[in-house]
Amino acid sequence: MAKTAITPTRDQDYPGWYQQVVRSADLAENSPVRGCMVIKPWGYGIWENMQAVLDRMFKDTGHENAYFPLFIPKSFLEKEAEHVEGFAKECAVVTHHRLEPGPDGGLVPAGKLEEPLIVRPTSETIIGHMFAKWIESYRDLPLKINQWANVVRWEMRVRLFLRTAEFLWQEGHTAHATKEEALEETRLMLDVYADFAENYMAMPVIKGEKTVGERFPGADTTYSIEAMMQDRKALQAGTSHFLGQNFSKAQEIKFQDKEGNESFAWTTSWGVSTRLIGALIMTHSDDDGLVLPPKLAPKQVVICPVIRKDEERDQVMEYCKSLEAELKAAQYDGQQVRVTIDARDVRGGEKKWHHVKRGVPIRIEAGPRDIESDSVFVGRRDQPKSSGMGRSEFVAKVGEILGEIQDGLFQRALAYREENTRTFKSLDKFKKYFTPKNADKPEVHGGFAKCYFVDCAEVDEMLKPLKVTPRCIPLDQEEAEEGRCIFTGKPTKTVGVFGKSY
RNA sequence: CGGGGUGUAGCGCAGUCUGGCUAGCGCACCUGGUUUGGGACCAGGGGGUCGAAGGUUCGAAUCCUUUCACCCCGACCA
Repeated sequence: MAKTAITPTRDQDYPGWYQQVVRSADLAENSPVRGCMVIKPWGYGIWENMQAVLDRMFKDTGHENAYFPLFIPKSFLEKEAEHVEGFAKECAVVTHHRLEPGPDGGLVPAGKLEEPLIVRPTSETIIGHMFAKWIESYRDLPLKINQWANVVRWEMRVRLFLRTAEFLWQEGHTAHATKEEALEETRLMLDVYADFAENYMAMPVIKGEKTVGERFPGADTTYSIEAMMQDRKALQAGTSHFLGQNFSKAQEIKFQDKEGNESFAWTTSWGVSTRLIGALIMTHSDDDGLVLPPKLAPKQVVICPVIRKDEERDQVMEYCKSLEAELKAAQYDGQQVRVTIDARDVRGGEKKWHHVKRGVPIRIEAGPRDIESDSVFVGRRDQPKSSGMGRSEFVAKVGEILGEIQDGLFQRALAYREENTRTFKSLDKFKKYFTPKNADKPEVHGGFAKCYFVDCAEVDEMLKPLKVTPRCIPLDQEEAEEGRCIFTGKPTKTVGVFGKSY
């Protein structure tokens, strides 16, 4: 058996593999507080790159950043009935504002708050409250705000990046004069997310509408992008909600229209989180560790000097430094290439695997022999073999190679999803598809299933024993042909994507 | 929160059933040497409240009780 850098492998134990990748790539660690994570520099670097791209996209579509507080008065959360129901169970509550020495030498909470504060699980209520103050006339609309923040949801089951008690995200909140405009905004931001997922994360996604049962609490319509992970489970990677007038009515976000009539604004909200890093890991990484799409990699090229004797040191370092400078002058994705020299005094093989595990797209090794032939030794993270290349040729081509890697990752992920997506006309076959071959390893199952269905509680009930959920109703329905719901037999035009999910 | 599992050095583990020399192994780390286009080799070395607390015992990593954390499955969820 070939030696892999990560044990267990994906086939042996997928969740175990995921944890090891996160650890081996130095992305994050658990914190002393259950459910919280420490994001380490390499992991945070990915997040910073995601932020930079998304932030630009938000601004390009007319949004402005602002910041709203971490604490929300309990009474705010109580205003929107469905919203409360959805989030109440997982809210962290602050009840005191002071610590005093206790009888046993420790500290005990003192100074009880008059009204408990909720640590935001999301900010619709506090932002809505402010919107109500800011919006008076149609001239104040649309109001399009985004905030980068942390939120807390006290989850029962946590997993680094995929579900943590505290996570980082962005939440966009907008208010509009008309329903049409708000709907358009909801769809536009979904498109932004899909664009980001596919063209930056190299992760193919299905854009769709959520079924009634999967909707955001308080929304009229929820859209999402859904991606397939390598264990063929679905991961919801971003959501965009059309909130109708639910929140504006609950919070009195009113404005005067041109005719002088008072009406409620139409609002939206949309978000992506550090969960995207989990998505990235599970879309591309292999049994040797993390694989990063070049556009989001904190470092795109690492140069490893090969120094055998001390006398060679200066010459080799000189060669590497000038190469670094040339690469920094090169462009990829409209920016200078992100390159670093790893001059640590560790053995070459070890150094190589360090960068393999962290998913650096291109590794360069440069030693006396390369200097002699004015070349470099190039290893690509998406290919097993390394090869030599002329130095100037490499410098000229570095952007192109990064582009090839980026595209290759997307194509590979897309092919994987297509291979594992099937259309079903019979319920028996659908059930068989989702029945694990091995009861001890229930995570090994079919993939995505497409079929006609009717969005109703009856279908949800039928799916429960299979542990399958409707992921979304894809927006690009091939044809609106009439079909039959494979669960109920009723006529329908709706096609859904089904799968097991994170 | 329910069921199952695991906590022993930074990482991966053995030892626990059947209590008994100074708690071990591999990798990593430090020192010296030999190596050098590859996850090296030899020698020496550092590092442990055996998850935590309490109990049983002459004696506890090992038995009992409680508790915490992590993992898997379920319910819930970005």
